[in-house]
Amino acid sequence: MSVRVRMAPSPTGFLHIGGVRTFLFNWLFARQHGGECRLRIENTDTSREVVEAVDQIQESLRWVGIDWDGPVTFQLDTAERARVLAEQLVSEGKAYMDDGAIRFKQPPGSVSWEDKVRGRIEFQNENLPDLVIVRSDGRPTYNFVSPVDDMLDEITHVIRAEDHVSNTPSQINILRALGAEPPIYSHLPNINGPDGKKLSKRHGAVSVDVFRDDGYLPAAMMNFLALLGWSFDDKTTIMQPHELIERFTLERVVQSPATFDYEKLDWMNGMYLRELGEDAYGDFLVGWLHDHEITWPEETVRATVPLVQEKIEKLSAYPNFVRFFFEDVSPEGADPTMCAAAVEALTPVTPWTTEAIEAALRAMVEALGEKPRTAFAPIRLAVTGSKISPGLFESLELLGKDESLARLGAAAAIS
RNA sequence: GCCCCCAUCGUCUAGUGGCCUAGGACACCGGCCUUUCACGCCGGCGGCACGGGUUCGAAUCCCGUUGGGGGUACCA
Repeated sequence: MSVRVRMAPSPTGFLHIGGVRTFLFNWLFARQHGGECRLRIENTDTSREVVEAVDQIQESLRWVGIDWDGPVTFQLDTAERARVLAEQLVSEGKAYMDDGAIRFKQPPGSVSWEDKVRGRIEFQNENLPDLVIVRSDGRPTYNFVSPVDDMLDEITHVIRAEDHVSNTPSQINILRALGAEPPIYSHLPNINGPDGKKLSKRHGAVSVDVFRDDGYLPAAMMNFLALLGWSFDDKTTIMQPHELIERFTLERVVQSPATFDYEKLDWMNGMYLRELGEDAYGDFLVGWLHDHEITWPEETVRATVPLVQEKIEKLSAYPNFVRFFFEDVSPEGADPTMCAAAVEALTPVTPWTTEAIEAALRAMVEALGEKPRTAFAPIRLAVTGSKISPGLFESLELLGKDESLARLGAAAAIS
């Protein structure tokens, strides 16, 4: 029997980063086994549905690089079928009416299953409530439709988050009552925020879209998420999507919860950003700027790539880092004497290349008996408006001779 | 309260009875490189929650304690 898994988000809001991790593990597992990965929207509770969420979820998944097989299905579409099955259970004495609702009657004894990540888990049925499987208004509930869908869709492996552990015994009992064989279950550890508490809105970035907005690369995102609760060995950290697919196993998923480490994500994104080719980096950058409605000329933007690629960890740092190429700066605070000397040293430079600029400036420093560090600081400040910038000589070249001399001249004029 | 799960450096993790004086990565600290920042390189700090067992031998197995998490809805 080939593998078939499902990603089952509820459309109550934007896709949560923890949810993506869960779906990623489903996807990696399916892709590795050459199986199917379905996308099923669990919208049984219509009252909580957010209309845009369905599109948003798909877009977020696609952005990270997770795809699915077949059409997107909706749990609600199986509602009628589920209701009929519930009535069947009533007629068989396996469920009963209660205040207009249908409750599942838990069988005697105990239930257990061999969880692929947590080992054997057992529940005493007497501790399980007779849960409502069809509401008094006729709508079946999640805990009924979900296993029914798994049965109808012939799902072989259910890979979901830890908070479903307590639903599993009931779902197994329901499946058995229906005469179906339960799938193989795997319960993934939860992801916590930096404070050790469950990841939530107040931790800032929890929606996939926020990371996209901040300028993270999908591959970096996927790599980072894969390492939250799973590892390949004791050394490997950076893994491209195809490597993750090759290497992923449920057996190597850990059982303890993980804390989302934003700093490590930043580091990893920097790694991926630096490995990009110049054109690819430019494409990514141009797209990101477009999404953020920053209309700087593309040619110049692409020309800045070699100057910034080693410097920033995520694209959201880009605008402020290179703003001086596109907008005027204030010459405040730059030592006028040094700027005047720079004007003098740079005026005869032809052609205006990084190498020639560096040579002229270094000769100036030597003639002045200054240290490069102290001499270049005011020049950098005058030209870029900041103490921190891309390489000075490259920046001067890109800025152009006229503009560079104008800025240095303006700084020199302040006394 | 009851049910279930979890417990290795600050964080992500390796470790499945001897290979562990517990390895790697992020962060942090120090140094090198250096025009700032960053990258890179070198070095350092830092952990098996606690208590009992089992065993010749325990981070690894068992029990208890403590701590954390999840569930306990006519939510998903």
